[in-house]
Amino acid sequence: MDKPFSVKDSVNLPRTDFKMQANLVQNEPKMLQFWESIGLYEQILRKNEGRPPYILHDGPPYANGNIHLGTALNKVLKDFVVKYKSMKGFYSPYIPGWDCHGLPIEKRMETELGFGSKQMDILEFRQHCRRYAEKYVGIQREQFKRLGVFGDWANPYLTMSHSYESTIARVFGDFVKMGNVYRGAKPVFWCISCQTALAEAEVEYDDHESPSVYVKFPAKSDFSRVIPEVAGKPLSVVIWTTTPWTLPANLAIALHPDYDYVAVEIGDEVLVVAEGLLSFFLQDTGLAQGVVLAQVKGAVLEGQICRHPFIDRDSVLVLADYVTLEQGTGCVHTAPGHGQEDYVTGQRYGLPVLCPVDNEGRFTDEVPHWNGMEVFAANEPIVEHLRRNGSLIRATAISHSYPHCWRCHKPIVFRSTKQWFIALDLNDLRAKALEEIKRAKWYPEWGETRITNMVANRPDWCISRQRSWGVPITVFYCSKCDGVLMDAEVVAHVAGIFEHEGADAWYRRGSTELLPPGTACPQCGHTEFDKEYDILDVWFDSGVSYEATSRNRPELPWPSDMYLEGGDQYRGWFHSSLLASLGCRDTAPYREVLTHGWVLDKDGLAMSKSRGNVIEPETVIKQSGAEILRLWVGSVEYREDVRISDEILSRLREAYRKIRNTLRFLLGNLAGFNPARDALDAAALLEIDHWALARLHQLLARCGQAYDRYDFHIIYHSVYQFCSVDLSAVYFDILKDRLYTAAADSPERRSAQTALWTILHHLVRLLAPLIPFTSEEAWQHMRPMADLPESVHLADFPVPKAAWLDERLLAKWDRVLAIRELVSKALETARQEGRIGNSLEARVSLGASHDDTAFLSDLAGELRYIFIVSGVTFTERPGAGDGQPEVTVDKAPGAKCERCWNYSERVGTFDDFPTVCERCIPVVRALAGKA
RNA sequence: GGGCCUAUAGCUCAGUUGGUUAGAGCGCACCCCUGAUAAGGGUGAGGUCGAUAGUUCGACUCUAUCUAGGCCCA
Repeated sequence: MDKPFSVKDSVNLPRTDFKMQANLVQNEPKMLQFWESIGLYEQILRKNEGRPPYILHDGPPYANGNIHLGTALNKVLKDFVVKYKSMKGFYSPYIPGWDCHGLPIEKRMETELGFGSKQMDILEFRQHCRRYAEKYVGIQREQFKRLGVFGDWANPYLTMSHSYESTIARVFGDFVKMGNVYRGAKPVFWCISCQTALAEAEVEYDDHESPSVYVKFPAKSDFSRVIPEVAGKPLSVVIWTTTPWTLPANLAIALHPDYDYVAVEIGDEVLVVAEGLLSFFLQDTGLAQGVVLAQVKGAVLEGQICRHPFIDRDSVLVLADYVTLEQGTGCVHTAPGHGQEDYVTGQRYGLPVLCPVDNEGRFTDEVPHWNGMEVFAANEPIVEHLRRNGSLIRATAISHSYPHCWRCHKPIVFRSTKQWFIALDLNDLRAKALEEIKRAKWYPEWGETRITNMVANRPDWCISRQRSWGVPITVFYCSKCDGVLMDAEVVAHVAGIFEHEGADAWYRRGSTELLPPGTACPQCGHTEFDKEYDILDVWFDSGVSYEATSRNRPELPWPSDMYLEGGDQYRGWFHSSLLASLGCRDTAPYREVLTHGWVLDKDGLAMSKSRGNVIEPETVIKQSGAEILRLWVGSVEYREDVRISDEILSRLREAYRKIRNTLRFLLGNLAGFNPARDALDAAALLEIDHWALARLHQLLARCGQAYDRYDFHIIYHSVYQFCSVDLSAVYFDILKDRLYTAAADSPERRSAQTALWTILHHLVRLLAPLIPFTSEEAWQHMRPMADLPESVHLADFPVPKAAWLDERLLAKWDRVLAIRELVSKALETARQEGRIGNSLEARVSLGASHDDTAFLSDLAGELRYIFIVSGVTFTERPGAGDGQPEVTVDKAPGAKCERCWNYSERVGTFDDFPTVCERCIPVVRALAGKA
């Protein structure tokens, strides 16, 4: 026997297995397994095979350490783009990559293996580096996959793969062929104890005691031509230095063009120092007060010549804006072979890069008195020499921050070394780069300005590093005449060997086994060669990434469509990729470049260990799930710097719940609905259902455009608002009465369900690129209802249907909803006064203007459902303004229907179901009859 | 110090070519509901648009300076 019929149970309440609790942390990994099991990434590619490609080329993160929020932001943004383009029908393979060579791994290995590794066989050392990089590629790969990022994770590109290393060498060969590679001098940090060049990252700053000396450089040219007041008087320019050992390499004195310099007469001589430092100078040297004869701008003195204090050589006065008035004399001793700034200034003035110091830090024969002496030991005799020849004004000692070697902790020197460069102003390389920058599209637009300024002003590209873990610069030196063998065909030959054996071949093979047979020195004809041991800058490695990735994959056309990285890459990858591609392809590797900002803490400060404000992606994933992290990426204006904090994450969890509950309500009220069988034509829909679709139309139009502009946060905000306001607060609230109490298969209910299904079907696909896990979860719940693809990510991106949009309807409902708001206010007042609780306890009467009355009577029977009250009456009141009807609330007459909770005077008048209203009675009777 | 960028309610964002009392959602406070229920609804209070000076009849919107912050250089 069936259960007796129950009026209470005769309502159609929502039913769904789609849980209110997402349990993202537990369920996301299961979803990833599902995707893996159906080969989703491959299916997506297969679906779009043969259609127009859209290639987002991945910039390679460095294979070291765990991913941080910046990397997560970056990968998720890329995933938004790729998923969107894929749903739009583009063929969009995503090949992730890693940057594997370079100093950080090398440093790490040296620390792990002990500094004795310097003596280790280089091949063995490189093997250790490779293993380390492999390990972190594995770790990061899993972390990226965990974020729900789709891609060819099984076949990423690695800058250390044989084929990639071969491409690096090949592109180097292209530059050789172009004729832009040259060998020049450049100062680098150098540890004289370890006898090695040091990178910036290997330098530590510690306090160190140095001499502090003021030295006179006597005038050689006639200063009175620009300072008439000093005519006929002996004049010297005074410099200050803490490294007297660099004086033998002095070639210039730098002044600031805008500062004032004074010629001050002290005793029988005239000294030139900066005006702003004069009193400090006199005090620090103990000189007597002098008479200021004249004052001129530094710029006026440019080109004047002094004599070196103890070498028969000129020292020219040059201008540089890094000169400060913090210390010294404002006249800066300049030795282009011993300082970065000095070097740059020297380049500008065409000075040679003089560096009379060898690998061990000893003066060469170029230095007369002290050749063979270690430079730090030479400080004292040099000062003594200056004192004796009268050039010294004063010598004291100073304790200051000075660079030290991270390995041996001894003070280091700045020393010029031979380095390899790519010339930018040869063969129009720079001009072409600037042209290509103009051809590409930069988002945001200021990116173009930023990279243009950099490319226009940068010096030649120094591509050599004195390192082991990388791709060697494949040039040779004649072992007889020491001439350089740099030949494009030779490089190509070596690159061919790398293709099979990797760059290790450079170290494994002797030069004869690397060179094409019969290679002879172009200078002397000798046939034995030594190899270059410098490696290429890792920016060169990553710069050729698209060439290396697309070379063996015919499905990847040149150039790619998009590069998407953080703003730091204007200097980095956007830049090196542009230059490298001009070497091998003559065009930029990208059509569009999109940049994102930096991830900052809640106060807008950069995250750092020392500040203790670092949030790890792993923490967020463990606490809230990757979906929340993705939603964060989707919610912020990422082209500017973005903030993250516990508060922000907690807001996002709330927003997520709202969106999730919206999907759940949709699914719940579609239980048993079969769109193919039950859906109504758009024309047959009730007006408010049509309104909901019109709003959906607006949402889709807005969001489609936002996706095209990569304005993801617009989508998040629009969808969230749509869920909260249009659906939850308005449409669903009004709809509940109809969904729950109308007969299950009545046209009114089917009309609502048709709208709900349409909203669900479109909303889920709209959200799929942003929140792929939840969209998929909802999609799987929809699949039993209709014939749908196996995954939401195999579905087409939703486009609005023209038939839904009805501007007049939208305008009309704007007006209805405005009046609804007035009713809500009035109901709230009644509630505050204790006259009603639930709005269904109320009856509302509207005193409206003539226009409004006409407008409202059109909706007559619907109004009580729209306002969610038990009755609405309206009367024309000449006093009321348009759009401002007077709302009166009183208690609804009659009794509450047990079934639909509306109040009706007819409740109790039906003998068979005395607790039910006139609206429910036919439904109940039908159901009871069936039962 | 240089190049580029940012600064609108507690949070995340809108604010079109300068034009009436600066918007949204969320959060918050108070209330209602208990048939979306670790849900749902209503009402309400929140901003001298980083600061200062200027251009203008009028500036969140233009200019300059400053402050705070970010990336990249030096």
